[in-house]
Amino acid sequence: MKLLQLAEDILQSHGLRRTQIRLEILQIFMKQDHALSVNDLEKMLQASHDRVTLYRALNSFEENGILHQTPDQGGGMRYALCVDDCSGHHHKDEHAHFICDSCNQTFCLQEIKVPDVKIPEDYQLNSVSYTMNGVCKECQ
Amino acid sequence: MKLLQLAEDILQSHGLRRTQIRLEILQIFMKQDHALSVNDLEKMLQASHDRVTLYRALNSFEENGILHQTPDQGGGMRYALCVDDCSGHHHKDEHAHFICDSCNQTFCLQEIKVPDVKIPEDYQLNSVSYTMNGVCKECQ
DNA sequence: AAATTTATAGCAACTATTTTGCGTTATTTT
DNA sequence: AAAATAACGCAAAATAGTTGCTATAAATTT
Repeated sequence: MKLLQLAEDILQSHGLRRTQIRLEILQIFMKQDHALSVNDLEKMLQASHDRVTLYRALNSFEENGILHQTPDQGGGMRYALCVDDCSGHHHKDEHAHFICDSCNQTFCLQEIKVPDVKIPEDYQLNSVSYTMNGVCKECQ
Repeated sequence: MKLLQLAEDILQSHGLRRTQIRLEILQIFMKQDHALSVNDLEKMLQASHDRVTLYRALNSFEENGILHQTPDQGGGMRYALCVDDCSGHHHKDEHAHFICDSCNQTFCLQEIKVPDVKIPEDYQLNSVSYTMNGVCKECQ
């Protein structure tokens, strides 16, 4: 199946316009098995676009439940496609992330669900994130 | 027991100099049950010090296994005292963190250990982090 | 198909965060 | 007390992300 077609479908189903950069961004994410930083993306994009446009596209995708964010160890953010459709800011990406200390990539471990823990009564829980650090297969 | 005495001991045992700001920083952390951002710290410090000094002190503490860092949801960093002595960058703070979406504070839930999950064979695991978001008791 | 509407791109400028270089000051060592 | 050196503090720069505004290009309507 064609990535372009999929990208177009995603945009349309969320009422977002079919622009060049957005199609490109989505296709890049679809080819990726790990989360990307804004810098990664900037390098991977064909034409050079304004950083602002990139930020706005990512935020829009995040708000529409297309991408989810996950903080990396350096105080930055990484983005990756949501598996199922997440609605707005209520993301269901409750899978673990793995950050390689060597290549610094963030991998989404879809098959690993975030385990539950008992939290104190007086805390109200909204979401959880589980991040592992180590060395990925490529970097061994 | 005196916090000042404890702070002095920490510095001395790591071969760090006993300076005013470092003693202050350590004492602040000892009185806290949650992780602090650089901004939090800056507000809490008695005299106003250069941000650079603060950053350097924190980095030094981190490298010496006195403090550990944990990323917050906004792409920033929070610092908290290590429970046991961690050696250099090999931190053992494998407890969960709770970030309040309302007051934005990060709490160290020392009593909640990070649960183990099975990771794929080909990944080499070094550390794990478990972060929860929600509303803390004060903000309910 | 042309006109209208509206979301998005792109530029400039700004804020916030963190780092680096370097001369000065203060702590520790001799 | 003098020497050695770790840490401070200022200036400046690198990095990250945001906001306001205008221009442009999709989508919608006529």
